[in-house]
Amino acid sequence: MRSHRRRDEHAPRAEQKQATRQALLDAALRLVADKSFDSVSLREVTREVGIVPTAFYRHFESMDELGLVLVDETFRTARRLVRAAREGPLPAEQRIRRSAEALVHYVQAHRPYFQFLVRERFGGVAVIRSAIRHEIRLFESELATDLARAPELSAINTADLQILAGLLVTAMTAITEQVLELPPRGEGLDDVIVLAEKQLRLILLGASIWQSR
Amino acid sequence: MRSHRRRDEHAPRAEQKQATRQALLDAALRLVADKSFDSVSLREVTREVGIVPTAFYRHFESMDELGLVLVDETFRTARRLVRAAREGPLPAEQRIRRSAEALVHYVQAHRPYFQFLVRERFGGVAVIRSAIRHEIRLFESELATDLARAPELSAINTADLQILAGLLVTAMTAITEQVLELPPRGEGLDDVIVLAEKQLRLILLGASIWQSR
DNA sequence: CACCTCAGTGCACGAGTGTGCACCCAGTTG
DNA sequence: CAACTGGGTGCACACTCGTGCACTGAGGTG
Repeated sequence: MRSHRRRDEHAPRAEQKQATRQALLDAALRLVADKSFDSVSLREVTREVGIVPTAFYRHFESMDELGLVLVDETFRTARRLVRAAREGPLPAEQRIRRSAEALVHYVQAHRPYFQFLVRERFGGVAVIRSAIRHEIRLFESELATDLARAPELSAINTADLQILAGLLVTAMTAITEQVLELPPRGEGLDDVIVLAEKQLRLILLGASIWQSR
Repeated sequence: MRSHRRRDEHAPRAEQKQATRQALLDAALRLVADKSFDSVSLREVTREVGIVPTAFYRHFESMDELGLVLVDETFRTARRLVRAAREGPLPAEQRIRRSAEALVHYVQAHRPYFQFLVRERFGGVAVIRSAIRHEIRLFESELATDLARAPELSAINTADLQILAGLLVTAMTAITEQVLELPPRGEGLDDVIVLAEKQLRLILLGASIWQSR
């Protein structure tokens, strides 16, 4: 029974602390794969990492705080997807297809994060719920200003663009949920992509002939 | 400290049992209002009802079983809404508006049930999740066959109708979630109705000019 | 009226929980 | 090299939890 067990002996102190902290976050993410966050105990998390329960407090004040950091990490991850999608050139016709593909593959590649997001979005911990809601609202607004630049949508006023953005995000969320329902090594991925493309196309088709007021 | 305490003394036995059973369901529904189902304990539920923990087993084999009954009750409730919406005459133009109103008001009037549904749809208990998923899929199919009867949508093949139904249900779910985000005595209800109407209208607008294949 | 049924009781158990406290010792710092 | 810092330890506490068991007493039944 050694004390001060660590993954990497002889590592600088700050670095080692960061490693343990990240290990706690990873462990929590792993545990919420098959139960909800508020039924994961502090002790479970530390057990998974291999440290004693009280050592948890050297890194987080409570499980809630850890949860909020998890939300943050998740959206940092998600933002990378969006930025990539935004920067790509816009061949108009191919664009919807590419977006659907990107979304589905990205979610599949980062399952645990999106799993957490989808589950805790309406989960039992209020602070986490509202943190996620806030980030999603932010995302919708960004999308709305993006859409404002599209000439095909010039007949839509700002308020309606916000609604359109909301609907698109809703659809993307639903697609995300469908990816997560697939078995982890997903064969049905291509079907979901086709479905995603059609849903997005349908919405944008409606938007293209929508007249505000 | 009396034993055999009961809400209604001198009641027929079977009736009394049913009352306790319902009280357990109601208590559970009340408790999931601010935590997730799998972190509600059997003891909490019985404490809320005012019976001893072990008496729980006279009514349900486990919390999971109670959860499944709750899913059932919830969808029995939801089905009443759908049936009402379906039976109403179809003045085409007013129809979307009326549906949006009906949905929003109905959700508001049965908050606890829909709260439970939304939260546990992706919650930590697998059997409940899949029970809910199953019911929703059923609902989508019913909606799809309904849509098949609409002349405006005759250019859409069966597979695409299923997708359209899925998208509509997704939108309705999102609207449900928004109603639940409102304060219980909701003032913002009317705004959500307007939003719901626009979203549904947008989708159906796209559908009306969609050409399968 | 005697007997049976069974919803609800009361107790006890082992297991799991969050957190306070004193301690230890490797890594850093003057 | 001596002193300090702070991540991790080990123990202890007071809970809560699910469930097994023997029980009680009111409601139903022959």
